[in-house]
Amino acid sequence: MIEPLEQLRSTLQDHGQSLTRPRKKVFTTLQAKGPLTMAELIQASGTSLDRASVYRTIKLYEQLGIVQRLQIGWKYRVELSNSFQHHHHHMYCTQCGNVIAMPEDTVLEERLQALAANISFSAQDHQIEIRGICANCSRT
Amino acid sequence: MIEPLEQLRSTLQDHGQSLTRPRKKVFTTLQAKGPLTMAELIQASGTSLDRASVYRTIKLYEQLGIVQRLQIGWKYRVELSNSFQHHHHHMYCTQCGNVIAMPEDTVLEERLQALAANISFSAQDHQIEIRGICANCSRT
DNA sequence: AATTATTTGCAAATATGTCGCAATTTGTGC
DNA sequence: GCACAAATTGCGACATATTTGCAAATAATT
Ligand SMILES: [Mn+2]
Ligand SMILES: [Mn+2]
Ligand SMILES: [Zn+2]
Ligand SMILES: [Zn+2]
Repeated sequence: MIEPLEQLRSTLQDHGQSLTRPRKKVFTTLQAKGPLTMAELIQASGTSLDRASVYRTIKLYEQLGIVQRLQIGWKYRVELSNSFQHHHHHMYCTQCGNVIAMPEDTVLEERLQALAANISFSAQDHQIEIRGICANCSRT
Repeated sequence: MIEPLEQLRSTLQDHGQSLTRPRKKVFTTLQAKGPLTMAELIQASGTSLDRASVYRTIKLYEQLGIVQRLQIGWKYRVELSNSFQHHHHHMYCTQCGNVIAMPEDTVLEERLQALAANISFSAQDHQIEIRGICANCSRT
């Protein structure tokens, strides 16, 4: 396996983009803290980074498939995409706000493929969110 | 089957809310035009409705389970909930922006239930979005 | 180290969402 | 249909989130 930062660099390079200090920072922050809202990401990036740069970086990253947006609860969040972590989906506890990653499930994945294929839709990507109450919270 | 507008009225009534002109308008717009972003919904509601009223209506509708939010592409959209149309999910064409509703699939739905049950997560609701290129667009 | 193209930070512009309050509309009972 | 009380709207003012232009700083290349 390649160093994540090297993979980032080469992905950027392949698209004529350079790996800058702000871009590195956003990447490592996402790496360390999982799915974050923009506000959290901006906050976590520290005072050294400007809001605008974070937005610009995320926009670029999304275009290059480095990150993906998820709808979790009310706001969207950003996390590293499948090139940087295992494909997975989320359960969101509407009580405590916890986000639980669920492991990849072959049955589920194949079924989605099939449904798309049925209508000649060329599926590239998908997202699943299950909302409810986590085990912890339901134990009253 | 009940008239949708009657169902709307009684849902509102059950919660001590009245069916007003703006609320009727938002409902029929959603009925006619499917999943819309807030901007589209406000626009489609015409000059007669104020932005704030549309937001207030959607907030209320969401609390009463009349509409639901979906993450589709970049922004969220609003559509009538399962009480007013069959449970379904969406494929989003990243080329033309088309949103295709896919019919309910029992295998898929049951698998999601099972995955949640496995970790004692009490699932209430879920969302699936498949992104890719629609048949129309891929025909070049 | 110098050169040049890219990218950043800042400040200002838009876009999106919320709130208080007076004026209007709704549901209800005559 | 009309009068009344309660609920709701539209408006303007805020608050927050996201985008943009541009001069200054940084990165890749030689
Ligand atoms: Mn995740
Ligand atoms: Mn739909
Ligand atoms: Zn919980
Ligand atoms: Zn298409």
